[in-house]
Amino acid sequence: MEEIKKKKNMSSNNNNNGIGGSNNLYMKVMSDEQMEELRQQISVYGTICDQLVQMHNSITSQQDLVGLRLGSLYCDPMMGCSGHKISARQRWTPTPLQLQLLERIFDEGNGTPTKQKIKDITNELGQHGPISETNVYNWFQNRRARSKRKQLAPTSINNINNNNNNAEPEAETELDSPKQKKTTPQSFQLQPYDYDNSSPHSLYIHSPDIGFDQLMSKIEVSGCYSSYFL
Amino acid sequence: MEEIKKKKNMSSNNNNNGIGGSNNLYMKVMSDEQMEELRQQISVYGTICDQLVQMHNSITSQQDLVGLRLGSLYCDPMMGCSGHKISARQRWTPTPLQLQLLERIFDEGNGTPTKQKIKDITNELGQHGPISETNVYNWFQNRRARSKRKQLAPTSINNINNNNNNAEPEAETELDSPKQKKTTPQSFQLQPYDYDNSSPHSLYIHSPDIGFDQLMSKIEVSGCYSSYFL
DNA sequence: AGTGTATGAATGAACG
DNA sequence: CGTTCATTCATACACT
Repeated sequence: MEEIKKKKNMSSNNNNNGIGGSNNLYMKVMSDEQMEELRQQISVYGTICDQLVQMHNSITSQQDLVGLRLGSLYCDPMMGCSGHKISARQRWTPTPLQLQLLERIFDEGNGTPTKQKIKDITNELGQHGPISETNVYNWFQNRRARSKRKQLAPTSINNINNNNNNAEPEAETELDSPKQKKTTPQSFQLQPYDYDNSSPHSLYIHSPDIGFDQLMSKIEVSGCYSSYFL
Repeated sequence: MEEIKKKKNMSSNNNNNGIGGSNNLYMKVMSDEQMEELRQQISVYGTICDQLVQMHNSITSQQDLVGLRLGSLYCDPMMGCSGHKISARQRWTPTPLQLQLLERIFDEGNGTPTKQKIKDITNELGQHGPISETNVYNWFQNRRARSKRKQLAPTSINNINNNNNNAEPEAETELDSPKQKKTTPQSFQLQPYDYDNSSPHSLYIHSPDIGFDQLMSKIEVSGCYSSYFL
C-alpha cells in the first residue's frame, strides 16, 4: 500500500521532480519568483511590525496602562462593558505563563515527574494562577504521550496536491493557485501534534515554548494590552 | 524579525535533502513541514500586525474597547504586489467523496479506528484529495463524540434551552481539591481570582528587532473581549 | 454585510 | 502509559 506520490508540480520547467522520492518527504517546489515573493512578504511584515511597535511604544510611554494581566478569561477593567460575566470554565487551563514554565520544565528532561517534583511545580506555578497537582500531573502525562505520538507517526504527513492525476475534480493546487476562493477546499495540512524540537529540519524559526497554532489562538483579540505584562 | 529573514534566506540555498540543482534552474524545494512552518510564520506576522494595529487604534482614539473586534482586517501588504499569497492556515475539509467514504467506514462499525486502519484509510482517501492521518483520526474522534451527543438529547429540544441557561457556574470551588474522583459530575477546576499583577511587567516590546520568540512570548494571551462574548 | 451553524482541531481529564 | 472521551476553540460556510 505504499504509494509514492510523485511530485507532480505544475511548474513546467521543474525537473526536480524526483526529489523526496523514497521517503515520506514530500517536497514543494518553488520558483525563484515565488521565493522572492515570499521573502518580500516576510520582510514587509517585519517592517510593519517594527513600525507599529515603535509607534505604540512612543504612545504608551505616556500613559500607564489600563488592564491588568488576567487569566484567559477574566478581564476586569473593562468587564463592565460587556454587561455580563463570562462563565467560568470547567476545566483547568494553564495560563500562558504557566504553560511556558511547564514547557521549560518538560524540556529539561526530567522525564520522571516525581511526586515531590509535582508538588514543587504546583507550588511554583500556583504563583501565576490556580493550579493543582493533578493538573500538573495530567499535563505531563499528556505532554509526554502526545509528543511521543508525533514521533511515532512521522510517516506520510499527507499527500497534498498530488493525487497523481486522478480524475478527481477535487484537485487542489497548492500555493500555485492564485485564488482559492470557496469552491474547492484548499487545504493545507500540518503535521499532527507536533510543535517543537526534535525535528531536525526546523530550519526556520524555532518557536520556543508554544507552537504557532497556539500562539495564533492566543493572540486573537487583545484589547487589554495584557501582552505587555509578562 | 531579522531572524525570519535570515533563516529564510538560508533555506533557499540549503535544504536538507541535498537535492541540488544540478542545472541552472534555481528551484527552491521545501518539505511540507517546512512549508507549513513558513506559512504559519507568515500567518503569525499577519496576526501580529493586526493586533498591533488594533492596539494602536484603540489607544490613539482613546476610546474604550468595547466591541472592538475586527475580524480580519489585517494588512497583507503582499496582496498587492503579487497575484497570490500564501494564505493563512486553513483547516482541512473533506471532499464530498472523502466524506462519503469516511461515513461508510464509520457505519461499518469499526469502533476502533486502529492506527493501522487509519493509515490505510488515509492512503485510500489520499486518492481523492489531500488528507493526513491526523485528519482521519480527528474525524473519527469527532464523529464518534458528536453522534453520541446527538443521541443523548435528540428529543425534547424545547426543554434543553431552559434548563441550562440560568446556571452560571459562578461556583468558586477553591482549588486544592482535585481529588474528586470524577465519576459523575464534572471536575471543577476553575480559575476564579485574578492574579496579582505584582509580576514584573517590566518589558514593553520596544526592540525594533525583536525576534519571533520574544514577540510570541509577549503577545500571548489576553482573553478580554474574546470574540465569543461580545 | 452580520449572524448562525457545522465541524476540524486542541487539550484536560479519565480509563484499561 | 497509551488510548479514548468530553469540552472547547476557531473557522469554513450558509443564510437572509
